Amino acid sequence: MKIPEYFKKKANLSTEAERIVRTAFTREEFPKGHFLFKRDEICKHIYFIEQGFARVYYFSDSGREITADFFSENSFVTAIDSFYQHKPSNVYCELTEDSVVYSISYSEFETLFDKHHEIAKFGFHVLFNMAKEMTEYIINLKFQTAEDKYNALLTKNPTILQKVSLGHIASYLGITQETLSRLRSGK
Amino acid sequence: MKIPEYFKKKANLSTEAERIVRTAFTREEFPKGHFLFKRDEICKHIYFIEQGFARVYYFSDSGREITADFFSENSFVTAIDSFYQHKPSNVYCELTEDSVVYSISYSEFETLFDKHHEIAKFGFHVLFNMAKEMTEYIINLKFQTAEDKYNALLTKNPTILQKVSLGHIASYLGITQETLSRLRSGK
DNA sequence: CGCCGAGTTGAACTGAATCAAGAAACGTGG
DNA sequence: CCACGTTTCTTGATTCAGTTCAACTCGGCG
Repeated sequence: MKIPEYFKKKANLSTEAERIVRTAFTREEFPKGHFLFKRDEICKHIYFIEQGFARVYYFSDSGREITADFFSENSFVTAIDSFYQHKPSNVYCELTEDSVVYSISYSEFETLFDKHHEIAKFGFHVLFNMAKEMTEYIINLKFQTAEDKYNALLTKNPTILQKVSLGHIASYLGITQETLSRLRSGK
Repeated sequence: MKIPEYFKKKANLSTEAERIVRTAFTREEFPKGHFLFKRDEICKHIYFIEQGFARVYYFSDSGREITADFFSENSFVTAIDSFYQHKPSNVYCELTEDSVVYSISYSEFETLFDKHHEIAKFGFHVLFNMAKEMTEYIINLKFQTAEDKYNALLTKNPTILQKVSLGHIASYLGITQETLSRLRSGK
C-alpha cells in the first residue's frame, strides 16, 4: 500500500492534508542487507515500509545480539528515542529483503505535526497502536514457556519463518537458538 | 503537582488551553484499596495521580495474578486499549495508598483532543514517553537474571518496597515471590 | 570440491519454579 | 493491650525448563 493510501485509510485525512503528507515523504528502494539506521548514529527519519521486511536489533551488555522487533509491510519503523530526542540510537535496523520504503525527516515531521492538527492526531493513533502491541509482547514474555511464546509468534506472524533466521527469532522470544530448534523438532 | 501545573510545565500550553484542561479534569479522592478500573468493565477515564500510588494487574491464563505496572505521583494511568477502543478492560487498577486523582472522561478527552492542536501534541508526547519506558522494561525483561532485574527496579524506583508487597514486585519482574525473597536475603 | 553459515542434536549444568511448611507482621475485635 | 486469624515473607528440598558448550549435519556457493 502506498503511503498516501495508508494515511487516507487509517487517518481519514482531508484532501489537503493528504497532499501534504504525500509530498513530505520520499520514496526509496533499498536492497536486502541495507541498514535504515545504525547504532551510535542519530536516526533522522521515520520510515514506512511499503514492501519488504526489517529487523531491529541491539547488543546486550554481554555482547549478545538481540532482536528487538520485526517490521513488515504497512508499518512505521524508527529508533523512536533517537528520532524524537536527537540522540544516538542504540539499535540497528537491517532490511532482510529488498524493500521499498517512504521516509520523512525529523524537521518535515515536526512541521507536519505542528501545522496540521489531524496529522498530530494520526501520530497519536500510530503511537497508540505501538503501545498496544508492546503491551501484548510484554504479557507474552512474562511467565510463558518457550513453546507458548513460539506458538504465539507463529499465530501472529505465520510467515516469519521464511523471512528471518531461527537465531533472530529466538532472541526476539528471549530464548536461545538451541531451545528454539528443539521446540520445532517436537522434542 | 496539580494537573494544570503539570500540563503547563510539560506541554507549555497557552493560557487558554490551560484553562480548558483545568475545567475538563475532575478532582477526586479515593482510599487505599479503591479500584480506578476493573476487568470486564470499560475504562471510561484517564486518571492523573496527583498523590498516591496505583498498581495495574491482570490474571494470566493459568490464573496467576501478574502486576503489569506501577504508577506513582504525576503520572497518567488508564487501561489504554479499553479507553481508546471502548471495549472491556482485562486489567485491574488498584490504589495501594489513599490517593488524590484527576480524571477526564473519554468524551471530554476526545473534545479536548479534537479542538486543541497543542493538546493533541501533548497526548503524543505522553504516549511517546510511555513507549520509551515500555521499551526499557522489555529490554530489562529479556535475558537478564532475576537479580539484575531486581536491582534495576530498585535503582529506578527506590521507594517501591515501601509501597507494594513483594509478591507484586515479583510478578512485575517476571519471577516468583520465593525467588525474590531469596535474592533479597543475599542468598 | 571444500568451505561456511545455519540448523540440529547431545550431555552436563544451573537458575528459577514448585511445593510445602514455618516465621513474622498486621489488623481487628474483645 | 493482648489474642487470634489472616496475610506476607522466608526457608528448605526437589524438580525442571532452558542454557551452555561442543560436535555434527545439511545446503548453498565460490
